[in-house]
Amino acid sequence: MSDAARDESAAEEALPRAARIQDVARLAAVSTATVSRALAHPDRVSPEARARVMAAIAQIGYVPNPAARTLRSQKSRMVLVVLPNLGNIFFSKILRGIEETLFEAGYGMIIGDLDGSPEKEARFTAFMAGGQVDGAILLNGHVFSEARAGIPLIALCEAIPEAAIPQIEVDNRAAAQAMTEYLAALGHRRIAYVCGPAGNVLERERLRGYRDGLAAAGLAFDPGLVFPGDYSLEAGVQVGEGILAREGRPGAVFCSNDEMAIGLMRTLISGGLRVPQDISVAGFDDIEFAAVVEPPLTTVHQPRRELGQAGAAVLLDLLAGRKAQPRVRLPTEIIVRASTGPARS
Amino acid sequence: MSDAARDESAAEEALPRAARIQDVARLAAVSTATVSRALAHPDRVSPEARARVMAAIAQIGYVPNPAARTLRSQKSRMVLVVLPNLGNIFFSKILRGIEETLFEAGYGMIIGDLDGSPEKEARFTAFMAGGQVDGAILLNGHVFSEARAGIPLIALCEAIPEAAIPQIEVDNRAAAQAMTEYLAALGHRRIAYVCGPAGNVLERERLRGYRDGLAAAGLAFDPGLVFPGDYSLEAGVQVGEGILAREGRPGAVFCSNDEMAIGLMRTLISGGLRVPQDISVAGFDDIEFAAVVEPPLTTVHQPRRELGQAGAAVLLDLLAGRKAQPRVRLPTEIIVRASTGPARS
DNA sequence: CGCTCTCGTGTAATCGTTTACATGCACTGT
DNA sequence: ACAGTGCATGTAAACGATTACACGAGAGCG
Repeated sequence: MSDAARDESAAEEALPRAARIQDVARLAAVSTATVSRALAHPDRVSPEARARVMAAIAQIGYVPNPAARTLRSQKSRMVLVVLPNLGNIFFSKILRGIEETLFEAGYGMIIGDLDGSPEKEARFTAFMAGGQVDGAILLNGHVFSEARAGIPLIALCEAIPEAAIPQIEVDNRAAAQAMTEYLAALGHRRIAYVCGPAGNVLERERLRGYRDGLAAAGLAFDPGLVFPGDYSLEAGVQVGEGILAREGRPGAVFCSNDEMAIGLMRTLISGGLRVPQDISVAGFDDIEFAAVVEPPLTTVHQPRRELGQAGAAVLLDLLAGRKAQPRVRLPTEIIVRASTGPARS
Repeated sequence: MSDAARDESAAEEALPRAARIQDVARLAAVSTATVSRALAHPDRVSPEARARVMAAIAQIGYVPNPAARTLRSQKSRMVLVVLPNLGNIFFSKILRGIEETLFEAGYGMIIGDLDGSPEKEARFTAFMAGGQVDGAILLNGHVFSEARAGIPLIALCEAIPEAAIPQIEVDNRAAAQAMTEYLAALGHRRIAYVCGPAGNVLERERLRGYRDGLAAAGLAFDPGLVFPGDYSLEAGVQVGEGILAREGRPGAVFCSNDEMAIGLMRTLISGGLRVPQDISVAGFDDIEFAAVVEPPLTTVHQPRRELGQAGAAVLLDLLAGRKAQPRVRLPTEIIVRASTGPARS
């Protein structure tokens, strides 16, 4: 074997050098303009020329260079999805909904995991400002760095009230109210609430809904029954320990997400309480595991995949220059499972 | 208010037109080459010039155009991550590990959710061939479309034995063997196994490990104790129903992932069996919820975030032209919780 | 027959960077 | 004093597509 044959990762046909539009044009005996048009506007090219171009493309395996295309047309056909924590399973189904809708429209998806880092914010802002993406979907509840990047943005799941961008979400307030009323209808008078992180918009809505629900059921709001949390399993565990330790425990606990509800339930059960006989527990989100913990968790179902699809659809409207709905609200549903039951008389 | 002032989305300073390197150069009174160098090779530019360039950049808010940069340098600083199902929570932590490692190295992440669609395969292949990404991480267990796209690839979590690309994973075989031996050590003689999808590489390894474990414990392999599954909760439920219905049930069941183990446990418990008193159940992966189901699940812990980090690190080696390890194996750990216990004498 | 219109095509400018090469200047060593 | 060296900088040629504009050939029409 000669030296020449050996280098360039053996047995490859000597540096194939990706085909360019020029190569296609030459092979099809047309100009590069015609090749470009055959791909972008097939109807503006004669059938014969189109056929020759397609054949040439297939023959040499031509793939258009996206960078060149983006540079010239100022459209990247990419969307940035910013989220606070990629490790949080709540987002996975939403991402899937986004991805499938974007894909159908010919868009790709870049993921930005914010992770609380300002450095990351800066880079994602640059993605937007630099034309790396044509639009962005924000799942993180705030517009960072005054990201008036000049590209369409939408807020998904967490509304951003101060930003004039489309909002896609469920009606958190109404859903929380409905769950609170449901617990009241079971006969519970002392309904506790476990919060998400303070200051969170979504959380404000849910807390408000909880208060609305109490009011609608003719119950007084008792600040002593509101526990701070942060959406983590551990927070649920801590609240559970608090409840076990105190006098006069609530008859029902409504947690503003499922993870906390699950952590709470486990702690209460370990502490000797029976759920729902001694205490009812409800969650919010309806993550996959809500159905398989013991007892299965009563919760508010959010249509996560559909939320993702709807968000992507609105962004696509914006990108296509169509008028987009400023606010989309998807319906929730209370899923009654076994973690809630009637109050003891 | 005049018409002219009203159009172009009110109150914006009349079409700011993103700043180009040319504008920076003019403002800093240097050439574009110097601006470019000030950013890419700060040490090759005099401190004074660098300071002027940086000031100019800050003043006009210049952000380099990634498309132009990619076109010229043939490097996109983007990596494609291909996975079989974005909705599967198993991947979220891995993605996070990948993202953070890539980010630190200045790379962005494009996600491709394969979803069993050949159309999607084709597009992702184009991403690679077109130079949209510099490298790819495959989580899907096969190299599609002869994706010898000419860019570095690595296989993460699911080895691709027929491809000569680096593999990063845990030692599935050894881990499955260890779990099987652990169950045998508890005194179980009839240890069942619930498979993943047939043909899956990862699954082949785990099944082999199960057989190794039986052999090491001096137990005979009984094909009647191997149940087909597909990694879904429902598959676990079905196997559970099968076990409840049959004569002579196994003393322990080892499921090749946690979801199936959880579905199985719930079904067995609903059917009146006690776990682990009547039957032990073990899983694989250690997803978040393994710890919070009732009883908490004994399982094989995979360091998912670290797997993501390691995979990204190997790919970065390749991208930097460094020699990469052809195979990285991260350690697993058997996490003993409450779903397994001694065999009844 | 000549005019206009439409259609398909080609020519070439352009998008915003990076970087090979050239230039000029200030040292250094003989 | 001069060649040699190295550094900071500028000039201009790529990178690979899209697309405005121009052009020629028919078609349609009075």
